[in-house]
Amino acid sequence: MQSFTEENYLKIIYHLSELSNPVQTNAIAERIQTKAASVTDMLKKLSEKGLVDYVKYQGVTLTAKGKLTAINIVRKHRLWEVFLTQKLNFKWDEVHDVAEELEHITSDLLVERLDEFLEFPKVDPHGDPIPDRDGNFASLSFVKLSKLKINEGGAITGVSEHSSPFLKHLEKLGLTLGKKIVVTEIIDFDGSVELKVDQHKINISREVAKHILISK
Amino acid sequence: MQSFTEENYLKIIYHLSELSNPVQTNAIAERIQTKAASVTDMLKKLSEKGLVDYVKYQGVTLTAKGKLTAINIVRKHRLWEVFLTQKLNFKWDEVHDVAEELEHITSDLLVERLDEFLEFPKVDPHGDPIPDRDGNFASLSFVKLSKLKINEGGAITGVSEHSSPFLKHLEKLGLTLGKKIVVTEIIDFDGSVELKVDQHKINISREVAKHILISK
DNA sequence: AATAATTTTTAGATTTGTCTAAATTTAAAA
DNA sequence: TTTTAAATTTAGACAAATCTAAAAATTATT
Repeated sequence: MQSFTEENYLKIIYHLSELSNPVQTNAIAERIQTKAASVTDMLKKLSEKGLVDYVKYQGVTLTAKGKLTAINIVRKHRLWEVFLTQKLNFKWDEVHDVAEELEHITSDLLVERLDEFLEFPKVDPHGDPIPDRDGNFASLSFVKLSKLKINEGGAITGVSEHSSPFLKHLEKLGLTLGKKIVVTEIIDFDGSVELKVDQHKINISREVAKHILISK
Repeated sequence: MQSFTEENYLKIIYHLSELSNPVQTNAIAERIQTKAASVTDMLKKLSEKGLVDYVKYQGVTLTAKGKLTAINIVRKHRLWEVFLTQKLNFKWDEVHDVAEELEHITSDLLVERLDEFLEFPKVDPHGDPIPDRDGNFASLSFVKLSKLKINEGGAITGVSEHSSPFLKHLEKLGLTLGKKIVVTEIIDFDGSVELKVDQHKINISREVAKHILISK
């Protein structure tokens, strides 16, 4: 059994290792809002528990056991996000903080029943895949909107940025999950993208385009 | 903002003060699975925060502020219990431990939306009243089954014991919330009670009868 | 390759909630 | 009312998770 805090470390390490492996102390410290010294202490502890492989000054990797734990937390987080949006009418920019608490509730029965109640969703409200009980993800293929060429298009299937300001911005532009878009122009000057949604054209910055995921 | 632990103390003090006021240190220690010395420490802390009135050696009472906090936790606990039974098919003896964790999730929006989703339930799966947002309880009138005389009866509206073995026992006997019963005999020898439920007669011990609440 | 800059770790202190053992207060019994 | 028993509190220690400041290791730069 892990503590609330240990679970958070594992989850952060899991997410960060998708960007770079092994994960560095400072990267964790930044994400978890703490100091590097505290991270070092915790890494030693997690290492002793066999949840991570940690080499001084070199960084940290999840062991199989640690990865399974982390994925289980991600599973719970995403299931709760689905619950909040689909059943309690939360907006997609309101779910993160609450799910951050709910993900630590420890009851296998609860998770399985919730999954069933939600009819076994495959993705969360941001399009992120929900791992099954054994930790397997449905593999989703997508490209960043910023990689599309003129006249290419597809459906919005996810976002790679979960902050409330970003999501509210997309909402206002009508760029929600499932919406179909086509790129109509790419502005040389700033790389911003013009696209067609719902029969009308809008313009989004390159920065925004980078965080929208499209499947064809 | 209170910690998980502080919230638990307030909740326990709230429940115990329905039995005796002020609440004694040892009573709290027993319920919270800790030592009297630890309780003393926490009472001092809660007192400094203005959540309880604490007099050395005399016991403790909730302040208005403390009571409001406690009732809010009770509200959340009971709403989650309703959710678990009505939406996720938990049995009434399975909900307590999970609700014990869920009650500490801090989101007012979540609580209000959950309340709405459940269509503003007035009682939890054990018949305990659910306070509204302002801490007001619907007043329910009931008598212990053990106080009924022969030929008196009514509907089961609650239980005053929430342990899993007790609830499973009632389940097996068909004594669930809402069931109508009539007392047909009271055995002099051991005070056990014979009653009619669903057209057939069963016998329950006095101890069990004491914990079943009836409204006429 | 030597020096500078960055990253990471160690050492020692702090906070929260807990504990044991001893001391104190209150309540009960003789 | 004195003695005994029970309940409660104090004192000092401990574990978890964090922090600051200083030391050590790594990486980058000249």
